[in-house]
Amino acid sequence: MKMESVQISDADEAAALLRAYGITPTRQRIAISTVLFACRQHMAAPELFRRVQASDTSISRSTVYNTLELFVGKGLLQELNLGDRLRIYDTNLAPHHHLYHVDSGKIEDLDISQVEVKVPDQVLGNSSLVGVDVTLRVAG
Amino acid sequence: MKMESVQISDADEAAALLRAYGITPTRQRIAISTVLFACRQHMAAPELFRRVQASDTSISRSTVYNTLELFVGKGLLQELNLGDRLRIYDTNLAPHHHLYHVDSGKIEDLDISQVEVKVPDQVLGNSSLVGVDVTLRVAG
DNA sequence: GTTTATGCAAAGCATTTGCATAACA
DNA sequence: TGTTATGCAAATGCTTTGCATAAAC
Repeated sequence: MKMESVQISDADEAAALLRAYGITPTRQRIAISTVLFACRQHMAAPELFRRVQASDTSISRSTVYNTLELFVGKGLLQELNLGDRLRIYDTNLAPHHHLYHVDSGKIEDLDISQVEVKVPDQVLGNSSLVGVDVTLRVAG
Repeated sequence: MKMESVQISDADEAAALLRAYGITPTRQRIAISTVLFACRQHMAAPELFRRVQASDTSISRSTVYNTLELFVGKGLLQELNLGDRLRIYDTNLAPHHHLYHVDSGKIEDLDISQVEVKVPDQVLGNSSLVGVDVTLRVAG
């Protein structure tokens, strides 16, 4: 399955999404994926924890971290390491790059077509390329 | 001043390097820059703290963090955010990219000539490009 | 009924802070 | 002497861990 622009609006859709990725839907996982995929923005664990709590679902920190790790493993989220020391999770499953506003900390997605990257094979040696992360740091 | 491949071997050279970057040389700063520029590798604050202690210089955590921030501000170090939750400091002052071995956590530098990146102006909008970070994640 | 997920509270670790002392110019 | 750097210890904040309870199949 490949869904590059997932957007969900209710629990049933969330459950279907989870099942599609081989994830057992539980109340907490549904709440987490609803928060993440409803507003479709970049989020770190602590804020996600707060938002899920703010919705009516009781949840613990451990569950948030467990679930994020699970989702990344199943390919439902991408993990980002930008100028922050927080790990940011991205619901945009399409390959893409990032525009990082150094002043505000805001992150924008860039379609891969917007940045051209060429990596000669010899650079990789015997290793195989898992991914290419491009972050454009911009000011103003 | 522009030194893209700095390597120092004694305290006098370290002091000269610091002065060249407008940094008052103190015993701790000399020790820190010696560790960093002698082995020329990517290092995070906790390891740097241990290594400076292992050399004969008494030092505190705060000084390590203060100094790293100072060095980055003066352009003597680059700060990296890779797959880790640690901030990594890089003595390679030349513009360059990174090869990140996801299995081992090892980081290799890539000369910018080894990766071709094209960013159309319209992507940036009104913002000005501060930097382009490319990380090739490789396995095996 | 067994497996799997969740919750809780505490621990771990990197980083920051405030303030007192020490080094420097 | 006045400024700047350092050290210490505690606090902060994110993340992890261990284990008991609860939910899912």
